[in-house]
Parts: sequence; C-alpha cells; structure tokens
Amino acid sequence: MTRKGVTLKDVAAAANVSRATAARALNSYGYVGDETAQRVQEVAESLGYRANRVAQALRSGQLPLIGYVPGDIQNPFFARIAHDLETELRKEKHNLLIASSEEDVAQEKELLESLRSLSIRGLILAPTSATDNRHIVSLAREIPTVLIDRVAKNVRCDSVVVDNEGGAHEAIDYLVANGHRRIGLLRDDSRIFTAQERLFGYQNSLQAHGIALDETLISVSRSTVEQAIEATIRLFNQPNRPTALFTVDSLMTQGALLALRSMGLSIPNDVSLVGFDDFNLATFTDPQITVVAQPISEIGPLAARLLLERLDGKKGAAREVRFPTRLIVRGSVAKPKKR
Amino acid sequence: MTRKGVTLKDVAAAANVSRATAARALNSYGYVGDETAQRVQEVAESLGYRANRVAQALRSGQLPLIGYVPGDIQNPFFARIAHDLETELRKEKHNLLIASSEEDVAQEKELLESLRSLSIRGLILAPTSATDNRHIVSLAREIPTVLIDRVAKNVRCDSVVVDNEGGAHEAIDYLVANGHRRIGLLRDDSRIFTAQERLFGYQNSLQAHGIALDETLISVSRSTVEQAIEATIRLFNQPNRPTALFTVDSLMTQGALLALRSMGLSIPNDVSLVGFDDFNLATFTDPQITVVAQPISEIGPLAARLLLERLDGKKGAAREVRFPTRLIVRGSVAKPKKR
DNA sequence: CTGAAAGCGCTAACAA
DNA sequence: TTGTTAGCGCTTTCAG
Repeated sequence: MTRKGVTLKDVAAAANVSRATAARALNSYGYVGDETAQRVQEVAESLGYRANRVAQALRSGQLPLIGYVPGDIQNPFFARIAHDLETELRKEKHNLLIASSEEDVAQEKELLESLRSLSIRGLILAPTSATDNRHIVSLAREIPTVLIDRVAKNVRCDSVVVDNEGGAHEAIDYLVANGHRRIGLLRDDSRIFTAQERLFGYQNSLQAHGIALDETLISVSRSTVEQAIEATIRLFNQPNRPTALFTVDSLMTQGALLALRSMGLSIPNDVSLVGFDDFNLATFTDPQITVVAQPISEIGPLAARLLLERLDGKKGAAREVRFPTRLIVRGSVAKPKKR
Repeated sequence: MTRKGVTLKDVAAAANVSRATAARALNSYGYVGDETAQRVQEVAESLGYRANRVAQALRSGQLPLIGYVPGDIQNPFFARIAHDLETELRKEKHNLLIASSEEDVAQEKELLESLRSLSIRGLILAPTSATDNRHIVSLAREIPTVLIDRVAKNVRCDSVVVDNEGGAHEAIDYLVANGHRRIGLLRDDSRIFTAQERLFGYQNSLQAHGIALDETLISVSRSTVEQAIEATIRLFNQPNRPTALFTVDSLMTQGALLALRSMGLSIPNDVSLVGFDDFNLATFTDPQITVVAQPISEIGPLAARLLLERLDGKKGAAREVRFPTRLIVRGSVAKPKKR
C-alpha cells in the first residue's frame, strides 16, 4: 500500500500559500489573485493532487452518494433502471450505491441503516413492503427519497410507479374478449404493492364482465422462475384447469412458459398467456408472448430527476407520477378450445 | 430536513463520560468499566446514536466501500456478478458502489478517478481495454483490485477469468465434428480481451483441423443485440455463406437468433449455432441453443474473496484464477445440408 | 480504568 | 487578496 497521496496541505506548502488560499484557488470561490490561483493549480496538477471527498463530506455533511435499493439487481427491470439512474446521476457527479433488498424487509432495514451511516445524499427505493415501513418513514424525513415501482403507506416522498391495476385490467379484458372465462392468475406474494394492485385489476375486470372470482384459479408464488414453475404446475394439474393465464411479472411469465411446455400444453392452442412486464425473451419464443408493457425507459430518468430537484432544495408536496401501461399484442392468446 | 443526528459527543455528555470512553464502550476496544460500558450503550441506544462512517473514514482513511466497474450492469452476466459480490461483501459490512464503464475507456478513467476520490477500499473491475490501462496500473498500486472477465496488460493484481480460448476451441471442434467447415464468427470489438482470446480459440481450432481461415466469415460488431443483428445479416447475405455460426457472447447470440429468423434461415437445418456464455433464453427457444457456459456463479464470490483477503493484508504475487468452460449441447447444431 | 488533547483533510468565518 | 483559526465526528496515544 502506498501512502494516501497528496493533500491540500502539500499543495499549499509547495505553492507557498495557506491552505485556505489553496482551497479557494482549486475550488474557485472567494477572492484569489489570478496569478496565485494559476500557480496553485499548476502545483496541484504537477503533484497529482485530488481532493479527498471524505474530508469534504465531513464538513459538508454528505458524500456525493445516492443509494439505490431495488428488490433484485438481477431482475432486468431493476437492472435497466439502475443503468438509467447511474447515467443521469453521473451527470451531476453523484455515485450510485446499489444494495438489493432481496425482497426481504429485515434486510431492507439493515441496508437502509447502512446507507444512512454513510451519509448518502439521496435514496431511490423499491420498498419491499407496503405496510411495514416505519423505517422508511423516518429515513425519508432525513434523506430525500424517491420510491419506484411501488409506494409505501404513510411515506411522504416522491414516487414513480405504473398503472398496475389498469394494466392488469386491460390484460384480462383482452382475454375475456377472446372468449376466456376461466382465467388463471399467477401472482407474487412479496412485491406486495404491485401484486396487490395487479390482483385488483384482475378482480375488477372479471367482475366487470360478470365472471365470478374462483380462488382455485389463483396461484401464489415468489417471484423467481423456479417457484413460478411449481406454482404453474399446481394450477394446471387441477381437474378443471384454466384456459388462460395471466402472470404478474416477467420472471413468473418465464416460469409459466417453461412449466406449460413441460406439461405438454401448447400456447396458445391449449392455454393462452399474457404477462405483465415486457422482456427480451418475449419476442424469442414461438409464439411470441403478449404482454402488458411498462414504460421502463422513463422510470429511472424521471426518478433521478425528481430526486435531483429535491437535492437542489425543491420543496413542496410529494409528487406521485403514475405511468400508463400498454398492451402489446403478440401471439400467445387464442380463443379457448371447445371442450 | 432534520438535523444530522446524535453524535458521539451527545452520547458522551448524556452518559457523563468523555468522548474517548464513549468510543471505547461503543466499539468495545481498550479498557472500559463494565458498568460504564453498559451505561454508554444504553444511552446510545436510547438516543438513537449511529456512528458517522464518514468521520470514521476520515481517520482511518477509508470508507467501507468497494467499487464495481462492469462493462454494463444490464448485461445479465455482470448483473449476476453484481448480485454475488454484494452478497459476499455485505457479510463483511462493505457496500458496493457500481458504475458501468459502458465499455468506454474514457468513461472508465473518469469513473475510477471518481471512485478513488471517494477513498474506496477495494475495486472489482472488468477492464474495457487490454492495452490502454495505465490508469489501472497506478490505481491498482494504491487500492486492492481484482480484475474479472478480462485481464489487462501490466496490471499487477488478482484476476478471475475463464478459459476463453479453450471454450471457443471446444465450440469450433464440436461444429467441425458435426461436419462443418465454413464456420462463421460473430465477434465483439470492444471487449477486446475476451474477444481476442475467443478469436484465438476459433483460429486455433480451425487450424488444428486443417481448415483455412476465411476472413469473409468473420463479422465484427459491438456487443448489443441490435448491432449483432446487422452483423449477422451482413455475414449471411454473402454469396457463399457459412453453414454454422459461433457467437462470442450472449447478447450477440440473441442478435444472431433474431437475424437468422428474420432471414428465414432455420436453426439447425440451414445454419448451426453455438454461442459463448449461457443465458436464460437459450432454453426457451426452439430449438434450444448449444452454448459454451461459464461458471458464472463462481466468479463473483471468488473475486470477492480474493479482494477481502487483500484487504485483510494478504501479501504475495498476483493470483490469476482461470475457470474452465463447459460445452452444453442442446439442439442448435446439425450436420450441414448437402448443397 | 478514564480523560485530555491531537489530528485525519478540508472549508469558511473572521481578521489582517 | 490572503492568512489564521476553528471545527466537522471520530479515534487514539499519552497521562493521570
């Protein structure tokens, strides 16, 4: 390990000025003689001086750090947002600190504690729970926070979400319009907020069409491909199986795809399928999958912008932006077979 | 914005001890009376004290921060590694700072500067360039660094890579064994190191089988689905097109898949395909894609471990771990059609 | 066992 | 225009 490097003191000494003057010259604030300033800068350059952000932060109170706590960084949805956030925040010289909650409230609490102790300037969070969130409430009072994908009760901060209910509603409408009445739902337990909203969309659409809710058509699973496979198999091993399936996120859609294939059920001949959240794979399968797409490219940049505005001192009530979804019709839905 | 919070001073005052004693009690080092220690801890608890890491870092010189600079966080390969790194590092109370280089050397330089000024403790990096890396050389001398996926010339630090050449070699061997002699290569320009190694494997295998290298069968593209589509189309629009294609990463494999489909070429009847790097999608397509798989689940944890050892003060020569690859035979290769 | 004091690197009143 | 000084919150000798 070499020594930590050149400090302001070294620069000041080498340039024959005080540390204060050196600081002024390098950060160009206050009054500094042109000549002095230039000299200091040259010296700094030649010594390879770089400001120590930690020391700066100790004074100013904060590091140029923004925390990002998604449910899972491996989920393409959150990875995409991570990418967009980073791009936006980098423009303002902020760094992104990423820590996945793994959809676990306890872990989320720990992570937030940890981020707080690092004196982050802002936070972008996809809360794991819609209700167990007192830790978020208190944090959001201290640190500018933007919630994405899901909102959390009682937390007063900006949020960026999509119209989960509307999207689900539209998907079910579409299936019904294609003649389906026994429509299965593969839903997620952990992402409570979105799962709940999408469930409402499902229920409301069925109700609007006068179709009674049948609990045996709803299967709950964690949001992983593996778990979704099992849940799908359970659903379709029942005597009076659904003719169509709606899955609430892309991982579950993939699981359903695999499960249906393994059961020898063909899409869309035996079963129609619509998934929430578009994904690469959806266009690679045969047939391609009909999905409810979220405007994913807008979520990250907007969240970043809202946060930056708050960091700039913008006051005012919490803003909730809710993007509409869009049904992308591809080839995974057909009329149900006569029995 | 509320005030920054309870400091050690507050705790000390409330517990009627000096700051030094309070620090000792809370960090349990040095001599402290049991009773005093307990009292301090209770007071700290009740006041909601949390240590300010920035201040701690100013003294110790470093924040519990590890930088991770992948080529692109959206690439599932790097996203997976990000996840694994985070899990491992979290155990040691370290936070992961993620910043994508976007495969751009200039950006990589900027990011590394930025990370350095944050006094990160360690760095995990997938270098963008195999040769333009003086900035890495100097950084690696200051900050424990582990290179992943690619190595960089002259940089003395641990690295974790896979046997790119061997993997490519095996893939081509397999194609040749299936009767192919006109084997196309879709290669990546930016990820110079891996691309180069995989190219070697391609060349060496051909040579070993006495097949002359035909430059018209090699197409270069950036590592994105879109660019790979175009490159594939160029390749297969030639008069004497290849009977098989080897793609050097999963994004390019996806691009090739889409391109071949759009050209009405069926896999494996018209064209056989083998890709480097396994990916979800490979088992969703029909036929499933034969790939050279990397032991991706081992890369992140190992890189984290190597780094942590260095942080623990481990000395010694740079270690280069090179994992073998594994050919996973699925359904995308067949004997070439007679013409 | 505990406290006083110095100082990590930087910035910002306040003086000069 | 520049320097002096104090101090951000914490840890760590060194005395007591």
